Amino acid sequence: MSGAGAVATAPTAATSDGRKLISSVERALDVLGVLAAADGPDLGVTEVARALDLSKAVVHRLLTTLASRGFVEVEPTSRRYRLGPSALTLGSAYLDRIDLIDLVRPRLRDLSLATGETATMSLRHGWHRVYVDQVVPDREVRMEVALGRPFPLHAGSSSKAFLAHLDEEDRAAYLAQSVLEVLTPATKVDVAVLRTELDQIRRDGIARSLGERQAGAASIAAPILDARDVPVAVVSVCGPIERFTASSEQATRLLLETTTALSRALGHRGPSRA
Amino acid sequence: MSGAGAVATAPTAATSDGRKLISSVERALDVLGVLAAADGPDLGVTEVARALDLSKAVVHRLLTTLASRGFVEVEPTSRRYRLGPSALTLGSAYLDRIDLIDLVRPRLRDLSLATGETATMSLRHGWHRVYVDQVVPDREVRMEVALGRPFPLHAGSSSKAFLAHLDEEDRAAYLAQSVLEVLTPATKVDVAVLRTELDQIRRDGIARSLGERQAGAASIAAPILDARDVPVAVVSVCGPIERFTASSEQATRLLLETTTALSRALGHRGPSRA
DNA sequence: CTGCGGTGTTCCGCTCGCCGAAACGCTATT
DNA sequence: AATAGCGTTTCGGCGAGCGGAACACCGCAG
Repeated sequence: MSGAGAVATAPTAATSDGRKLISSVERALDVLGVLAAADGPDLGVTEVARALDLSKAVVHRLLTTLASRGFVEVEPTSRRYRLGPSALTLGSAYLDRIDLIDLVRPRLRDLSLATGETATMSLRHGWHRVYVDQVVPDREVRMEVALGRPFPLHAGSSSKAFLAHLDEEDRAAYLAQSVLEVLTPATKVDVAVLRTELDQIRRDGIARSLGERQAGAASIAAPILDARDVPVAVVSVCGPIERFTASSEQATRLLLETTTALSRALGHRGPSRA
Repeated sequence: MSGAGAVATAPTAATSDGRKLISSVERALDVLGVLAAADGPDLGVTEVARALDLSKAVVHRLLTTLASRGFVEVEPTSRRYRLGPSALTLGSAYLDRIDLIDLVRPRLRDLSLATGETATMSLRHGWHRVYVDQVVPDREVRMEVALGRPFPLHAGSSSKAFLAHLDEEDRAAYLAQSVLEVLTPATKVDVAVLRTELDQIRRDGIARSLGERQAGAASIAAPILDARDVPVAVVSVCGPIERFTASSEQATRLLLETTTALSRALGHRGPSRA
């Protein structure tokens, strides 16, 4: 498990509950998000306060409280704050509860072995996607993705596989975002272009990317669908872009066989809603 | 990364700040701790409320707030709550900031390869210890520890290695605890017995355990010390108890070579405070 | 040494966000 | 039907927490 990243702020269409949230807790969680997304290993009170537009007094109290439960640690000399061990406890407990991983990992192993490339599984969280598991091949030059880090839904094969299989309503809402982030020179942000590709992906059942999310990396991805055609997870095979075009055909077939079998295991029946 | 566990409640000697904490935030973090420590994958509002002795209304608001930031997820049909992807984000971000892992992992690989057993690294957090990395051998019967889960400091070789190398003051404070948890039939809880063993460990530089923390498992452990003799981390070799006694001598030598080299890399000079 | 701009921390009074009891709607179970 | 749970929502009163300001403490430059 590796890879930093911001805690997803969950701008899901259905997540604007108005006001029944506890603002102190919101702020505390935002502080954790800032610490997780920071470039450096630690931050000072003022830096956090500026990032969230809060007073130093508030941030200080929040950090003290977070420290009391081990979610952050203070360096006593520099008085700077970093994430604490409870962060790890939470992350590992989360992974423990994803039984999907137990179900899918053997298949990832097979895929990685057969293709000689990295096999991954991703979950969606609101308008973001995170890798939750991967199996890397036993060779020198290989790809290794960042588990737990949120990525947008429009760049890279795994992301597009999710986006393509969402309800049309959700997909439209996502694509209506003011700006679609550009991650690499190959990232596609033209909504019309994206739409036709997503239609294609839904027809083929497979999504492809050449360096859209990560320069120099290529990948193919296919979704695991449940009984209601909802994409529960996405499995991908990815590797260095130079050697990736060759193995495409065999890898595509294997990947599709894998994901359809897994979809069936989750109650999915047939290509369209039965 | 695997292993559930309670978020450490940090009963460190220096952590009784009286009252400048934000109670809502404390409660929210405790809710996360309960979810992380739960046996099942999810919990209902009432279960959490009972576990923390809070009103259902409070717990519901807390969970809603936690959900808004992706730290918990709601199953819409069952209305039960589980940890969310932000937990993973936090955990991976935490690991990213522990550069010790990058430093130590190659050595863990060497140790595991040479001994044919599992090699681990642990960090201390208050009165608890957590595994943060491990390398497992490529054989059928092997040991795999739970990363991120807090364990007490008096049972198991890694824990005792930490405890033995603490300041006498801290060690006395720990051993003065009202009850030392019994994890297995082999756990030692007699303070006098523990004290003499800890002295021995400090002399030898190595700690041993036969099933103290985990029945059927044996291990040896040695600390990585920084320039001020503070135990920064503990490295251990562990495996099934049946085959462990044999390889002890060679493994002990290797482990000590490894940890002294790593201690030197962190600025440690010589056996006693220079 | 003395000011200065920057930290992190603490103080304290006023305010409004939260707490808690109770009521509500719902699904199982009997 | 009736009961017993569940999760959710409401509402008023009150005390917890906000924030401006003051504080202590650096490292730096004049």
